[in-house]
Amino acid sequence: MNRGRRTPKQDLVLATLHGRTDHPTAEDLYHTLRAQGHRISLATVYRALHVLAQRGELSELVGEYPARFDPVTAPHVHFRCRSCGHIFDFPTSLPSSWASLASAQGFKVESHNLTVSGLCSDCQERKEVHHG
Amino acid sequence: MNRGRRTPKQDLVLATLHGRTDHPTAEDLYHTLRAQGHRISLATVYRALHVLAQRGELSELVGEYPARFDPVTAPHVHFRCRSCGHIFDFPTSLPSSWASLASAQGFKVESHNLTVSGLCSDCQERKEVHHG
DNA sequence: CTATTTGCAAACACTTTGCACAGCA
DNA sequence: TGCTGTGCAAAGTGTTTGCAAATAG
Repeated sequence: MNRGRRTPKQDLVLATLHGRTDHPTAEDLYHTLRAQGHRISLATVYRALHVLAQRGELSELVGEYPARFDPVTAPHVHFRCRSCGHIFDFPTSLPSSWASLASAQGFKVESHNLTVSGLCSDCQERKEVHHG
Repeated sequence: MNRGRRTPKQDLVLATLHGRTDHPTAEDLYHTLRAQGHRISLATVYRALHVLAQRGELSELVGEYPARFDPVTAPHVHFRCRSCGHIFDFPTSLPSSWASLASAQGFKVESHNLTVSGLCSDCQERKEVHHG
């Protein structure tokens, strides 16, 4: 699989993701790049995202469809607001009690994904207006 | 939306799911039903699953693609084995500390999804044979 | 009877892939 | 020059939908 070469398009995709906290989809990134005047195809964005994720230079939010991407590779928790749809980072880790609980039942824990959902503070104030 | 009528096909789908701990997909259930000689379409299985989930008579595992369904509606944690692909139930709930941590940051927590992954005990013994 | 559900096939959204060409070492 | 990356369009996967026929109350 493609692991060796660092290509200009991969750099472009990674640079576009960096600094974003909105967990964009492949299409979001594609539109951003096109809007900036870059000539790139959606397929290349997808391919770049996979290679970069495999190299650990970005992370893919598991369990999101469409897939969403995050420049933050350190494990953290996500909070999805059911009203506005935003996904917020939540800089905490899974309590170690989970790992020991799991191993007590014979499971070897390697990773975890925790997504909490509810209402973000803005939407609580807005009295749960639905997003379009 | 369809909420009122309890149809024979809905009963059939629900009955087929009950007692299963393997978190089947819509297609799994469809094949099971067809193998049992029932005349039902995949579309009807999907529609039944949605109606039943909405009524709280089953739960849909969030963040699984393809979607997986669970007769257990009480909140619990899932463990996905990366080797054999099985999803195990893990009868615990999220520590309440999460809820308070979230509210401290202005989030109102309504639900959560925690999927832990790694190796189940069988696959640890099998020295990580890959599944097909 | 009348509203609802069902099956079918087509549409759908997102993602991956085959292939010819372009581009980098 | 030789291999890899890229764009395009087509194929693929899982899910939803439009519509006519079947069925329940």
